[in-house]
Order: sequence, then structure tokens, then C-alpha cells
Amino acid sequence: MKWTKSLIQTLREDPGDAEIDSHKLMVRAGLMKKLAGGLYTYLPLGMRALNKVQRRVREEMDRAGALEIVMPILQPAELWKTSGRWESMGPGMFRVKDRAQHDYAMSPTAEETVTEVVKGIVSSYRQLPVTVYQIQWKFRDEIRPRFGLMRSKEFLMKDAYSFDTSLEAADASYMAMFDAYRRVFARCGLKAYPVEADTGDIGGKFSHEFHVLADAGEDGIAFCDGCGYAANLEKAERRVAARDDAPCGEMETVPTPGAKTIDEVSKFMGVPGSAFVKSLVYVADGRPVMVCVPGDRDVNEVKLRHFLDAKKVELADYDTVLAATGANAGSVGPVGPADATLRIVADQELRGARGCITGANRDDHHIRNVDLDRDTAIKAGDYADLVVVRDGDICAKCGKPLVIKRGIEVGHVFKLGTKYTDAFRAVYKNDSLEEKTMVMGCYGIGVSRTVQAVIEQSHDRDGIVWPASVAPYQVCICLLDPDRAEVAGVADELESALESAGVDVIVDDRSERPGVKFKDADLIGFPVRVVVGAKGLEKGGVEVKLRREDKSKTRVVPPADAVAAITELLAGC
RNA sequence: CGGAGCGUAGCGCAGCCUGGUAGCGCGUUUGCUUCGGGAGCAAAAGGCCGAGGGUUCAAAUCCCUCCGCUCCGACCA
Repeated sequence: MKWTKSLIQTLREDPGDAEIDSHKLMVRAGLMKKLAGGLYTYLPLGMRALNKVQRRVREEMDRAGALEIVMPILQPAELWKTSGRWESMGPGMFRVKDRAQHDYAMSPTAEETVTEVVKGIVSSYRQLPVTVYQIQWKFRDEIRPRFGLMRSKEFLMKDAYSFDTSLEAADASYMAMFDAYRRVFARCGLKAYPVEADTGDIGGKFSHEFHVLADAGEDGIAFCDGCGYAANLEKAERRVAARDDAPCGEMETVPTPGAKTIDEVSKFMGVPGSAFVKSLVYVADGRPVMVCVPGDRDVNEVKLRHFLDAKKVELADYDTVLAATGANAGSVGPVGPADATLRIVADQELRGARGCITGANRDDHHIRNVDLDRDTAIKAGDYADLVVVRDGDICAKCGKPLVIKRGIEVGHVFKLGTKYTDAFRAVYKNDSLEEKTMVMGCYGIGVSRTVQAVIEQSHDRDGIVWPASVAPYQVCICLLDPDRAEVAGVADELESALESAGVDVIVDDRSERPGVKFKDADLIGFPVRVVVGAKGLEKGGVEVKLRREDKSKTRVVPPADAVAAITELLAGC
């Protein structure tokens, strides 16, 4: 491929609307171009990188025995109503109508569709297990698309679905995908960590996310150096020591005029935030619940939802808070709430807490010397792990301190169970002619996001540093004297030889000065750069340099040996 | 959905406060000179200043409405 025919546009300046390095670089290097918020056109270079990642994914899916299919993007609403997700997906799903006013979803994922498809084909245990996958565009009406491909309204996803005869058999399918994911990311040159995760709206009981560590990541992950435990902050658990608080005196109500937040009351009373019991009113599936956590802790709404076995929990609005407690937000507490039926739940760390400070359920008043057992309606069964872990918390598994890092979620594997196969009555006959429900797993990789994650993880001041396995071109030949036939001839011969050897190569045949070509080659980040110029040829050869190495490591090789030297170098990156 | 900021040439921006014939840099085109880490000079093309309405003799500039984009928030009471 010749540069002058390849529609490459590089920019000297960062785009005005990009925040993180990988997004800036994708635009500057001419990989993609924004069409509208959360919507991007993949330009030839970006498309090649996207195709390379897809190729790595296909190779590993196929190796794992998964079968490639492709399902429609437009999916009839009836399928989504069968699973209940037509409602539960809410405004996050794009919906369209055809001319007959029939509703369709623009597929945000495809559990419903694949279950419908597979149940129509599989009827016997002899056909199981089976895992199918597709690489298909997905649509999600994100609240806030951002960071380029990290969170966009339209993205390329590899989604796989396994069907098994039993939970035990499904474990094997899950592990096969788990292992395949490790290989996919490794082959994309990524360090991706599997971490325990919540299952969210997809359903199911057990899941791992694969994360690429990056400061720009949207997710917090807790790691334990001691035992290797790794979990998304939504899921991560900690160990708390049993407390042994000294008995405290009688409760005492104190005025706290104008102080609402823990921070304000803490300053006003001259007591650290950890001495407070923070009380928040949530609404769980329509019913208010008071949630108490240590004053310096944050509620983990995912844990809360699971503990309450609720479909949805959200912070109550001000009117609900007033109705439930008799006080406005800022002065509520677990002590004698106005509504005696109000359920109160508390974080495990508060079990046995004495001498703490809570809101008084009376505007601008707090109570000190509260003994949670003695003075509140919190029952023994209402203590649970309800907070977000933080740096330094104690690992629930081994007792060593946890470290919090940020990650980009590039893959997610779920054990689904029978949520969808029950809803769709996807059954098979076993060897006793009994009808049994198939057991599912589902497995996603954000293909387009993975492209950006590679860049986020692998770049420097000058630009992208592609791993050879996903680089748009593995080799860039910088032709320095394109007007001199003998020099151009060497470049052309090398190009053909490399192509014959199966190497993706582009020749920068522009009539630009060398500096421009070097800068662009570094910006786009081709793993290997070959300089073919009159000067080098006089010295006896072409110059071969790795993107990731300093130019002092440049090798000069005779044109005849170049292909061998380059393929050897590529094998190492 | 709430708050803030921004929409001016392909890209990055100035001009707006204080209304008076639209500018700079990059990129593009042509010519000459250069030529190993984003060259210099000269010339040129390219814009209903996001859209609509209003005020005014006159609007990129002031006012209103809408649209789009970016950031923060969507909760710690």
C-alpha cells in the first residue's frame, strides 16, 4: 500500500473535544473521525486495527470451539417483552418502529434473540453443549457518551452464548471462554486482569470482568497483593473487625443549625466523620428504606440492591425523606423514625456501635451517645456489607490490605443460569426423554473499545506504540527520496517481498521532508519503521527501527536481508 | 435530567465586553529555494460566523427561542 493512496490524515494538534490520550491519538493519527456525539467513522487505519482485533477474537473463539453466526441488529419487541427487558432496559435501549408501527429494539445485546434461535434448533442433549458467537454492532443510548470509543452509542461487540445440559456442564463452557478471553487479550498485546464482578441487568449469579488498568478507566477495581483477589468496586468485599465499644451515656439531642452534610456537622461539633452514622433514605422497588453506614463511608447501591433483593434502588427524593422520617435530608437518623414501618438496614461495621452521632429526625438537630443496639430499631438481621471498599481496607479472603486501581472493562463473562431459557422455554430432551431447561452463559468483548484500550495502554509522547498483532500496518517504509528511481525501486521491491511474506506494509511515498515522515510514523505507531533513502543505501542498506526502541538501536541491513530481519523483529512485538 | 462552558474555513483558535464590509496558526493548491526528526519565501483557494426570530440605519458582536458539542453532577443529606 502506498501512503499517497491511503486516505491518511494526521493532525498536528489535539482535537478540542478529547480528554484522554488514547482518544486524542486515535483522532490525531487519523484512525477515526467523529460524526456526532458518541458516533465515529472508522477511517482506513482505524478500520484495519479494528479488523485485526476482530481477527484475534475469531481465532480464539474458533479455537475454543465456538461457532460464528450473525444475528439481526433490529430485534422484535416481543422477544424483549418475553424476558421482561423491554421494560427493565428503560431508556438505555434504542427503539424504533416500522411502518406498521411494530416495535423493535436496536440490539444492545442478544440473549433473547440467541435463545430464541437456539431453542428452535436444539432439541436433544446430543446437540449440547454448544457455544455460538457473533461480532456485531451494538447500540446503547448512553447517558453520557465519552472518551471516544470508551463509551459510545454504537460499538462493535463480540458476544458469545453457551448452552449446556446442567450447571456443572455450564461451568466447563464458562471456563473455556474464560481461558479464551485470556488468550484474546494477550494476543492483542494487552495486560488484562480478570476480576470478580456484579452481574447487573444481564442476570445470573457469577461473573468476571476483564480489565485493562489505566488511569482513564471508568471502573474502580480492588486488588489484593496477598491472595490475588481482584474485584470490581461494585462487588469487592472487605473484612471488618468485631468492635468492642465502651458503653456510652444516655442519648443527648444537640442543635446543629444549618449543618447538613457529615462534613459540616463534623466541623460544627468538632468530631471526626467516622464517629457519625450516616443515614440515607433509599427507595427500593417503591418502598423507602433507611440505610446506615459509617460517616466516612459510601453506600454501595449494588450491594444494597442485592441485600434487599430489589430490582431497583435509588436515593429517595426530599419529600419521601420527609414523609418517612419527619425530618428533611441532613437531619435523619435511625432513632425513632416517624414512620415505624420504615425498614432500617446498616453496614456490618456498625454492629455493636456505641457512642456515635446520628441525625435526630428533627431538622437541624443531631443526637450523640447513640448505642445502635440499645437505641435504634436496627435488628440483628439488618446488618450487612453495604459500603464501597476503599484503599487500605482488609481483604475478605486473606486479611491483607486492598489496593484500588482503575480499569477499562474490555470483556465480561457471565454464568447466566436459566433466566432466559426459562423465559423462552428453551428445553431439550435428556436420555430419559425428559424435558430439561438449557443452562446458559454469555460472554462479551468490546472489540472497538479494545482497540482504544490497546492505545491507552501502549503509547508515549510521540504517539501510539502498536503491538504487531493489531497494528494497522506492521511496517512503514519511509521512502526518503521518492524521485530517485533506484531508491524508489528498492522500496518497491521490499514492499512486494514483505507482502509475499504476509507482512502488512505501507510505503510513505509522499514528497515530504524526512522529519514529517518520521513524526507521522511515530504518531501512527507502526511497530517497525524502515528508512529507504539514498544516504542509507550508500552506507550499504536500509535502516530498520522498532517503534518502541530508541533510534540509537537502528539496524542497517542490506536490502536482500531486510525481509528476514524484519520478520524476526516482528515476531518479538 | 440539573449546572457550567463552547459552537467563527478541513483542524486548532482570536474577534463579541464597547455593533460599522471576517482574522491568525496548521492543513490544502501553485511556484522557487530547501531536504535525516513536523523547512523558508511568494502567491492563491476556502466561511449565509450552529439554526430561527427580534432590536437597530447597520448584528459574528445585543436580546429571545431552538439545535449541537464538551465538562461536572445525577447520590453521601
